[in-house]
Amino acid sequence: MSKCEQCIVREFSSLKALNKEELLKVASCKTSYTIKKGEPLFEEGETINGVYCIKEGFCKLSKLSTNGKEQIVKLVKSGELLGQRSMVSDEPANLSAVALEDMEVCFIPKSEILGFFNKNNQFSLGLMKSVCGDLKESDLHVVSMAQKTVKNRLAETLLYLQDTFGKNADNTLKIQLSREELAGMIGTATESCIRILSEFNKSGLIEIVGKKIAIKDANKLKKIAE
Amino acid sequence: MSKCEQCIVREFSSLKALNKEELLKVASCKTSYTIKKGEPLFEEGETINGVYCIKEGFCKLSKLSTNGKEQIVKLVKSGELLGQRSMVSDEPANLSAVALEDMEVCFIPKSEILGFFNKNNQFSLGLMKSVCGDLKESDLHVVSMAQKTVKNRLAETLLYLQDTFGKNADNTLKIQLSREELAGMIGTATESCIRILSEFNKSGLIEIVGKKIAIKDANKLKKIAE
DNA sequence: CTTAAAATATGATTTTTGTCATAAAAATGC
DNA sequence: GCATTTTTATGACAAAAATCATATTTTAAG
Repeated sequence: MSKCEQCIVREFSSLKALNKEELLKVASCKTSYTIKKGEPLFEEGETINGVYCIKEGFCKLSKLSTNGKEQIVKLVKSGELLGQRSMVSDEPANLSAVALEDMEVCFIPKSEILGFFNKNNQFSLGLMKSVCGDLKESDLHVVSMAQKTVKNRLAETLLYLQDTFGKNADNTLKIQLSREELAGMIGTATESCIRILSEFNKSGLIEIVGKKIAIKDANKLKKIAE
Repeated sequence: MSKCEQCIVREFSSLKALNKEELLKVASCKTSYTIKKGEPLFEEGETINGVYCIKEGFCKLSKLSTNGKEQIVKLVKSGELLGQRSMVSDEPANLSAVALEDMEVCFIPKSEILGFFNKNNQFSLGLMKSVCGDLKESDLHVVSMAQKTVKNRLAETLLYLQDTFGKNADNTLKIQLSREELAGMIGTATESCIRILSEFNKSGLIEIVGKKIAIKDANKLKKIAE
């Protein structure tokens, strides 16, 4: 049983509002997991009964559409919490969470979180702010999907990936998605995604190094993203 | 100054968790407005500093996209609260709210709501659940926008309008949107929306009576919506 | 009531995007 | 290391949707 006090999740999530005593309670009831790349934390429709703290790694939150394609709704990285919405709504998960690289996570049972929610106002406000932030993002996402072209959205997504997950020493994006996953983020066919990537590559906006992508001209990409 | 105890908003929103004493406090600090059809309650970017209770009427929540088109993100009807997200996030409004018919609303200042949030657990949990419900809806909306065709989405939206706002005695939809607004909901060009409506009309799925629309074959529409 | 403006409707055309086919490259298993 | 599978890539074509033009209907204004 490791301590929660120094954990990255405590630093970035609503758990930052917990005091030492509360953190000790969390530490004593949490369970830690290692999730291998490609494995699910949970699947759409599953009852979760708690939240996951992402200590290490990223994962995708996605939903299988009626047409059989996987739509990636959000990416989540270390420091964040997962499953807050399902827990509060008292509903099965709306989305599946699958690791994009090996992950270390902790699970905190619902009863514990709801206890903090009722007793610690700073915590409940923080949790609320987090969900509100997600809602704003999601509403913007709707507008982007509805009003922008695939090219706009791909440019936007590449910039988002660099801003959010950073780049390696060779300038390539740190987060590595397959073309299919990238297409699943922007909501298009894999072939269309690949085609526009080649186009961006040819016109010098990005550089494709094997499966890795490096952004060469962020300003022009920004203009394309509008 | 009217009482809040019998108000429809109290019945359907998170305000239901307030006790008589708290309701009296609300009644004493609220301000009531009448908003004419077409007028804004607030605009994107405006600071709101409280929540609006919709006593009567509906409004649209929309955002101007970078391409100049208006995307309608959500419709809100009587009994609901508005502006919760901005208030909690302490940010200007992300969306504009414009009345689709004459409305009666009350405004409750932020300080009051946050007071209840801190003192009444049932209220804070209710508010939280409401935002979580919005988030789930918004995530589903993203998937729909990304993966469904315009025809799918129009069918889906017509059914949603009937389910949510009901129908008149002549079976036409109670809520009346212009073709442009309907197009703004499904995220398409007005002409495309009109064209598919005609198509649905010709194949007997709906009936167009002037600007009013009546759903004739909900089952087939459901299949088209997938 | 008449005219102007706005909303609805439809056709023609172009652009965007998806689908199917196939090839090349990379990853995986033995 | 070689065969097989998966992923990436590209071309050809089809389908979906946007745009532009224009007509008709409805609404609003005087």
